Parts: sequence; C-alpha cells; structure tokens
Amino acid sequence: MSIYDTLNQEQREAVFHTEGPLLLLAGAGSGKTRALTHRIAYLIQEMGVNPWNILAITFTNKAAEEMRDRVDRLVGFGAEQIWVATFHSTCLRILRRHIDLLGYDNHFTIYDRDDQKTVIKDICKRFGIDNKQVKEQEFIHAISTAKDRLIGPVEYQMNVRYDFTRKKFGDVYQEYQEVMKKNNALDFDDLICKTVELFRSNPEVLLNYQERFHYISVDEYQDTNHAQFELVRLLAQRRRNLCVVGDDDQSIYKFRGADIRNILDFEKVYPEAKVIKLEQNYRSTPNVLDVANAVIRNNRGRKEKALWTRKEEGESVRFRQFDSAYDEADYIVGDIQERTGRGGCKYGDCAVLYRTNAQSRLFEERLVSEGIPYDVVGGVNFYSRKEIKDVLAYLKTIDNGQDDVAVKRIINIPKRGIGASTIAKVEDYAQMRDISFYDALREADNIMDIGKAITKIDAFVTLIQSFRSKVEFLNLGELIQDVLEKINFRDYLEDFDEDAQDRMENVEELKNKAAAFQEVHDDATLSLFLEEVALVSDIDQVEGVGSRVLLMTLHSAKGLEFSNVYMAGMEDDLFPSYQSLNAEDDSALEEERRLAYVGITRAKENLTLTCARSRRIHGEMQYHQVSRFVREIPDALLDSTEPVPKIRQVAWEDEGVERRAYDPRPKAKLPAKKPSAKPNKPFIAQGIEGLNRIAGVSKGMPYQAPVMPDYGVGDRVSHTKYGQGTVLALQKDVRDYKVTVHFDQAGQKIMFATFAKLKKC
DNA sequence: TTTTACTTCGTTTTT
DNA sequence: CGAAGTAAAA
Repeated sequence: MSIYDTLNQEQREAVFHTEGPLLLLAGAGSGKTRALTHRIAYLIQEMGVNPWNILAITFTNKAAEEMRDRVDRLVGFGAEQIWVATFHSTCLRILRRHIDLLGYDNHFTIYDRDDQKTVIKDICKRFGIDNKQVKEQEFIHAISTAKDRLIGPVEYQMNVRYDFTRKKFGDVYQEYQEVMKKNNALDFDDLICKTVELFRSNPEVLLNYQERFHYISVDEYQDTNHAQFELVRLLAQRRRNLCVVGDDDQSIYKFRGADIRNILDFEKVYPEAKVIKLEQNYRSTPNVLDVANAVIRNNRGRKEKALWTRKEEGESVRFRQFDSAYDEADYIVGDIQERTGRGGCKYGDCAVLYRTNAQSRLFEERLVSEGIPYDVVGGVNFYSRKEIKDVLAYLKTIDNGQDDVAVKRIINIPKRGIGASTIAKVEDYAQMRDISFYDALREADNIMDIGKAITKIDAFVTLIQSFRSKVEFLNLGELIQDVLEKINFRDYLEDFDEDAQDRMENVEELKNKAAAFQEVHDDATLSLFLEEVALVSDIDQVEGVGSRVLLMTLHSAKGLEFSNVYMAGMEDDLFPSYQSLNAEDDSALEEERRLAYVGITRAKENLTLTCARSRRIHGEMQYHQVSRFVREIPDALLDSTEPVPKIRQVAWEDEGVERRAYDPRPKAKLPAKKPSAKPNKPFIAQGIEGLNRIAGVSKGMPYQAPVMPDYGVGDRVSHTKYGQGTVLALQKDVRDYKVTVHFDQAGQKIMFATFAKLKKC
C-alpha cells in the first residue's frame, strides 16, 4: 500500500508523468493540490530528485503554505528544501541577489498601491496634469498593464506615435520608473518583469537558475499574466519539466492582467505536452455540480470538461426571489439561524457570497441584530490601513532613509507643523543635489531661507537617528513600542478619529506580529520583517476552522469550500455586472459566468441562490430581473417557488436532463462537441435568440432586441457601394448588430447591420 | 495651518 | 447612500 493508491486514475497519471511539459486541467474540487503534492512526493521518493531541484509556484502565500505543509506530511524529510513560493516572493529572492546587475541597489523597498499613487500624484503635479481629468488610478493601471505585457517605457513611447493622450501616459510611465529607481523601490509588477529583464540580459544568471530548478510546477496557471508566463518559460526552457495546473473555467482575473491564452494555448507553446483532465469532483453533491455544469456550458472557447461525483444526491439547489434586498438578507440570515439551530452545521460552515463589497452591509446589519458571529473577508487589507502604514513608514525610514514616500508620509505624523512650502524647499534641494529627501532633511541648515522650520526639521531628524541607534539592541516589538511612545501615537489617533480604539488595537496586533516574526526567524532583522509584511494579504489570514459566518465577494471565495453557500444578488446588471452586459463582445460576460461557476462550486452540500426585485445602488432605487445565470439553469435542477424565465437551454434539452453529474461513466463517453448549433450559424445568434425570449417574458421592459441578420460569419454578402465581401464577425450591440466585412475591393469595414443593408449572395 | 462645507464617484483584487 | 477627496473659510 503506497500513498499513491489513494489517487484516482487521472491523478495517478499526472503524478507519474514527471518528464516533459504537463498540462493538468483540474476542475473545481477535483483534488488538484492533492495531485500536485503527491507528484512532488513522487519526484523525491521514487525518482530520487533532490528537493532543492524542485520549484513550486503559487499565487497566494496561503496556497504556498498549504502546499508545503502537505508535501511535508507526505515526504517527512527534505521538504523544507523545496522552493515553494508565490511568484512575487520567488522573484523577490532572486532580485535581492542579482538586481545590482540592473543598476539597482539590492536593498530596494517594495511599493504598494498607495505608494504608487503618491508617486504618480507627485509626477502629475510636476507635469501639470490635472488629476480630475486623468486620475492617478488610470496611470497606475496603464503602467501595470504595460508591465504585465513586458512593455518598458521606451517601447511604450515607440508605440504611442502621435496619439497625444497615450504620449502623456508614456511620459508619466518613463518618469515613474525613474522616480522608482531613485527611491530604490519596486512595485509588485516590477518584481516579475525586472526578474525577466535580469534573465534576458544575464544569460549566466538564468542558466544558474535553470540548472537549479529541474522540475517546476505552477498552480492556478489560468491566472498568470504574460510576464509570469515568460518568467516560467525562461526557467523551464532548458529541462522542459514544467507542470502547470489550472482550470480555464475558473479564470476570473482578466481585469488584473491574467491572460487566459496562457492555459488555452499551452499545447501550442509546448507541442509535446501531455494533457490530463481531472473531472471527478470530491467536494460537491451532484445537484450542485449539475447546476455548475448547466451554467458554465454556455461559455465558448473553453476546454470541454464536465464534473461528476460519486457523492449522494443531497438537497436541491434553491432559488428565491425577494421584493427587496432587506428581505433577501432576512431570509439568508434566518436560514443560517435555522440550519445552525438544528445542530446540523456550525456558523463556520456558512458563507454568503456576493458580487460587490457594498453588498456586505445589509448582511452585517442583520447578523449583528441576530447576534450571529461573522467575519467579512476583504475590504481594506490589514497592511493597507492608515495607522499600520504610518508605523511601517517609520520602520522603513529607520531601516533606510532612501524611501522618500515613507519619509514624506510621516514627516507630519504626528503634526510637527512642517508646512507645504518648507517641504517644497527641501524637495528642491534634494533634487538639486541629487540626494534623497531624508538626506536633504539632515543637512537642512544648508538650505536657503528655510527660516525657523529648521528647528522642527532637526527635531524630526534627531528622533529618527535616536531610533536608528537603538535598532541594534531592541527587538522588533520593543522598537515598535518605543516608536509609538515617542511619537504619542495614541494621542495622535484620538485627535482626529473616533475609531482610535480600533486603530490602536490594529497597531498592537502589528506589534504582536513583529514579535512573532522574531520568534520564528532567528536571523530576523527590520529589513526582513518589512519584506515579509510587503507580500502578505488578507485572504492569507482566513482560518480554515472558523466558528463564524463568512461574508465575502465571489472573487475572494476562490479556492475555499463551505457546506452551505448563499449566493446573493443574482440579478442582471449586478451579477452579471452592468458593465459586462453592455460590453462590446461577450468576453466580459463569459468572465462573469466563470465567476458564477466558481461561486456555485464552492458549495459542498447546500447552495442557495437569491435575488431582489429592487435594491438601492448608489443611493437610488434600481429594479432588476433575475440573473441570466439563474435562467440558464433548467427548472428541473432548481427548487424554486415560481418558475424562472429561461434562456438558451437548447443544448441542455438536446442531451436530456437525465445525464446527471453523479453518473461515473457518462454514456457515450461525452459527445465532446455538442451538435447544438447548426453549421454556419454563428454562436452569437444563439445568445440572441435567448435574449429575444427574455425580452418577450419580462413585463414592460423597453428592451428592443436587435433583428438578427440572415447572414452569418463566413457568408458572402454584397453592399450597394462596396460590392461583394466576406463576413468576418457579427457582434451584438445595444440596438443593432455590428458587422465586420472584408470587401474584395474596398477592404475591411465595420458597420451597423440595419444601415449596411447587406444582401446574402 | 486646520477645519468645514461641498463635490464627485462609485466591479471584481493578489502581490 | 456614503466615502473620499478638494476648495474655501476661519
């Protein structure tokens, strides 16, 4: 009896396939972490691979920790030698050693979103850009997107040509990189793309790591962006022992740069790749899986797979519609109360999932009034809280004065009466002498007409220097305590904030974390602590065994599971979001659908979908109809008090509802491509037929369904002016179809179907 | 320099 | 509606 006997056929295949590229398509709850950890154990135990030759990359610290724990339990010894880390901490480790080759100081700091914003704001001021017209956020986003695609400022500038707006973005991007370098700082995206840059420009360094990592695995591969793809490609290039695990159906992070093509095109990049699908689900009941499959099958361009399980049927998935969002919250909280009251489950088994953070409020109110313990996941990250960042900025300044953003943050915390004009003078001086802001403060007496502000500046510098002299003999907790006392932080908080108590508790918590850090790492330094802190997130802190109801967004729920899941706000325009419903193409809608799929597959036993006919959004009342995702579920699969208007379930009816997810051997080995659409008829047409049907059902909706043209993609058509051409694309727009035609004479045109008056020929 | 009244603007988020 | 940020007033 070996540890591999407990795996199913596909998992075992994945474990034993150690040489060459491997794509593991792992459906929700299909035991992918299990397969991955066993695979690593197999490499060490059976293949005699040295643990330090293995690299396992994840996205979150939590996933990394879990992976290490589980490998530890399987292997026993040597597991601590395996390099298990997130993308970012992997790159951080590499850059700490070699970034001097790119002209940076190896002691760089990491800037988060807030710090980035401060930098951008400053640049905009200098460039005379009004942040009301172009917000900082837009610059941050543009820069981040460029970096995700490995486009540096120079290349960006080359592509802007004469586009004035984009040129402005290019200028800001360039300046931003310069400021970052001057501040000796990297942002999160830099961590990845600077590592790629390092590898590209220093083949001997790359070779060093290629020779170190003989076997590489990447988890959540569907979430990788181009830079991460390239990083992995470079590392794996030599030995090609690359195992990527992911589920294209759970790709929900396109908006932050994830490129779904990385997983869809894996076989093109690695033609010799072996592909294994994990479809047996160990988490949910067949009822839940049927619903999940019914929804996700409406996406196209996915790797076809269908989850199944051997679990007992369980309860039906419920759907309830309410008049108001209050009633909805009432019902859900009542249901939680009832289920936990019966003793069947604990509060910690229940999770309420929603699309937007704002929806948490109503649930919080009801839970408070019922006295039910709960936690809200997400919102503001612990390390992003103002009071925490203040203390961290002090620590950063004490650690090294290079970080201008940190120094400027605390120069008036607490209020020291150093005004904007004084700061501007110091800034000018620093710029002139090409030194950091803090160094300029230290020699402030050289600055002309600084006036009596000099005493205030001196006091600040003396304070920081005194902390520096204590770093040697104080431990981290004591240092923080000393800072808090010397700056009277409590008084400062109480002066302007009524939640001073909460904030002070957070700071205490930070002190505890610092002390704990020191206990775990015997070589703990201030720098190492700041580094650790820079790369942790909120979801990392969610405990597995909870006794509290969890409230979170659908995004945060990925990777988690609960016995009772409530998906609230299942309404068109909320989920799927208004933006995705009105988008040009349906890729955004498909991403929302994947999000629905993620939500549904979080449920182990009970799933309840709810929605409200009316709710207040941005202060005004809005009326929504039932989410199309609910309407995509066949009635037979839903426990509903009234029938739900249906949408596009043709494909489902064709195969019959009797093919259930619990059937271990699906009849006819799953017809891979369902013959639902008639040949030559574009996919979009199906969606529109569905839309027409909804438009018919919903009462008094002023929705004017566009009339479907009688031609489709690939058809030959003629236009009165342009002559004959071929239809390249057909897209639904607000009240008409957009047709892209390549005319034999006139070339490619995009036009509205009603105006184009195209004739099929 | 700090407080106060007013405007603006609203997905999702890890690191 | 409510947070966050900004311009004007004290």
